[in-house]
Amino acid sequence: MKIQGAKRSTKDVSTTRSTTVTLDMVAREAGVSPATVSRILNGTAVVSPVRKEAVDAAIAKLGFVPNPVARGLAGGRTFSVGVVTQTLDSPFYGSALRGIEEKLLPLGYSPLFVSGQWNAEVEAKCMDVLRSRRVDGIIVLTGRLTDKALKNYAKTLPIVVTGRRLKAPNLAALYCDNVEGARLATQHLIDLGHRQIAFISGDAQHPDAVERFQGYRLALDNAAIPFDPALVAEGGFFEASGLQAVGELLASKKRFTAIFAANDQMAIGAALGLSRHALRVPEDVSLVGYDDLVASLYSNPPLCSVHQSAYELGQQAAEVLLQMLAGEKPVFQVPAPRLVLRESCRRLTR
Amino acid sequence: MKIQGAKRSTKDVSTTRSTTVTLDMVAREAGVSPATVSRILNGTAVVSPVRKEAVDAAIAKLGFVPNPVARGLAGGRTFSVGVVTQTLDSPFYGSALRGIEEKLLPLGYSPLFVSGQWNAEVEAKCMDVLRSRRVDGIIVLTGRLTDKALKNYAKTLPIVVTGRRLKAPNLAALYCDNVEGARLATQHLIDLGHRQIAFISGDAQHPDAVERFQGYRLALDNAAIPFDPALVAEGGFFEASGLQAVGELLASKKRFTAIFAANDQMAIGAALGLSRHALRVPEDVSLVGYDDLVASLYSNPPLCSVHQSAYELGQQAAEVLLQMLAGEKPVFQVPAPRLVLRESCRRLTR
DNA sequence: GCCTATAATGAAAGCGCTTTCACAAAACCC
DNA sequence: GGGTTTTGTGAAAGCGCTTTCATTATAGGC
Repeated sequence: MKIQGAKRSTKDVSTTRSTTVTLDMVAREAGVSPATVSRILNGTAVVSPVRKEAVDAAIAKLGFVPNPVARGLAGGRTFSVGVVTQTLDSPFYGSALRGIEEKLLPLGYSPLFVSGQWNAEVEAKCMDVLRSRRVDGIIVLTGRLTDKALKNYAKTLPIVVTGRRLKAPNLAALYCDNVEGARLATQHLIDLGHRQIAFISGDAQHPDAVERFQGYRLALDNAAIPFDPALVAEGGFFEASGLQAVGELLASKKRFTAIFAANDQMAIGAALGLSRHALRVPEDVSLVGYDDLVASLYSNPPLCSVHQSAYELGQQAAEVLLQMLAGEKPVFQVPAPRLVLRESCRRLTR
Repeated sequence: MKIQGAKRSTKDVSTTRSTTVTLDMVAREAGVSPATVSRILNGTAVVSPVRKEAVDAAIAKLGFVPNPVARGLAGGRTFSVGVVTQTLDSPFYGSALRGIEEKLLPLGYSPLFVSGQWNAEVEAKCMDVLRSRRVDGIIVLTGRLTDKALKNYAKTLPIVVTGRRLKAPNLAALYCDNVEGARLATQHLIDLGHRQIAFISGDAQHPDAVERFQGYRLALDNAAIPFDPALVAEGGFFEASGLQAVGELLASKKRFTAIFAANDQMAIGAALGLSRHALRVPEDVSLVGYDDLVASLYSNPPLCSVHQSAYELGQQAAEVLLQMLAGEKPVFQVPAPRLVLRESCRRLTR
């Protein structure tokens, strides 16, 4: 029932040849055993230069491309790695995916993306799909799984996880210092003379949200500014929640001169909310976000934000996993967050 | 060298059992031949209810999950479908990917995303990767490949392509009416009294860009407004190019009261450009975009745009492919574009 | 009731590759 | 120079599943 190698006649100049050429054919062409070809392909044993040359020639001549499916079945390695993200259209994680893909592809690995929908259960299902697909390793972008669950997965597969501080065999955690990033942002507002700084938090379930809140409080403490719970509005990491949070903040009649939002999406929603109330950024309210999305650079006014390159993080995660797959002990160093100054903040001159 | 079934002792309550249970084990447990189990799994033949029950019970008891890799090798079907996008972090295509994933997963299919980087050559390589991975079908999101190349691929694999008008065996094209969408947008501006309407085009290589330009001209023609090439600035579908285009437009000293940008990203860039020149939207210049991204809803002011749901498009593409894989003749109907009115346009009162 | 068509099942041969295992040839030792 | 390693190679057994093909049990025909 295969449709595979149909066309072959009329000089097939297209990018691909149609008759599937197998390793056996290469072996026959080169006058060696299939085992030898395999060994050359995988570099699993020393092969005499003579045969190696013959095989290489045969591969080139026949245009042989090893079948990853067969390799997967026979060798247990599928040359694919699973990537668990939250949703494919997240502006933040999207760049991470791009970074991952970019590092994986050149080495013959294919990423298999699945999204957990911000839901631990769905995420667990994702992990199962990935394992049933026999991926060689998994990259988890933060996620909602418990540390324990992750450690458990790491028993059977190398795992790289971002946004966590975690130590376990066969597992690498790329921790981003959210506390420090948030402290930086808040400190900046304080430096500009702000005292009443509102905070729009992220989903409290999310570790990032918790840490960014900590950073906010840390900066306040350092400056001996008393923490005021009335200045905190809970958001959910999306634009809509930023908009709503501003509404609540404003409704509370509590005065504030600046807002720090736990991510850019909420900051952008907040900006809209402010303008809906005829408040201008930064004249009336200064605004800082987190993540430094492309969109923030083009928001009106361009948004001041904590930069933390998802793209680079993705690249690094992929590289670390690759190292682990190669049996090396991974070495890595997540770049520290840094504040990007743009036009959404102003110095308070009383 | 497999690490597979390691842990098994200490009551493994985690989500997954570790010893790989195979079809053969199920067969033995149910007292039937592997062939029968396979037949039940695939519904490829009638099996007596007695045995079916026994097998189902065995599957449940053992928690058997078929190995897609083995199925791929033996049956030629991998239950995976390739998806060619341009970049994983595109706000527009991102939603399409989400739609695709959502439709595929419940049916046991896994999407394999690869990005063509707006480059025909890279895209061709993507197609090769997908074919070497033995995907069962491919969804191409517009892309840069020639129609001919696509038809050629369709000879060996079912293909669904979006954004094209194309007819070929084993290939379904989900055409979105860009001309009409662009006409709608331009017409709206005309209806509001605008005569000098600038156009920021997309990358001329991209069919969408060409068609949206056609729609712009069509609306002008219909209203008997002479087309003025000086009002057209070439962009590249990204924010930066919108910003730059506005700069050029303004530098040309040509008067205009409205801008229609061929996509939202450029419109957002344009908005920033306008504000840089102390021009307000919509008071000084009305602005319309295309795609209706989430970001547009939250831009300042919220952007008027042509809605064309990438998410639904993705869903539909996946469904069509699924139908094709099931051997059915796909029926589909791409929803027409429609204008979404927001706050970036104003009526011209002279 | 005997013979042929039909339905349900199992045995076994792969799918394209990897990987033991065994073996011959070349290298080393004292 | 006989014996022991080392090295390069091939034969063959799978990996976990699907799918002919042959086979047996069942229904249908007169």
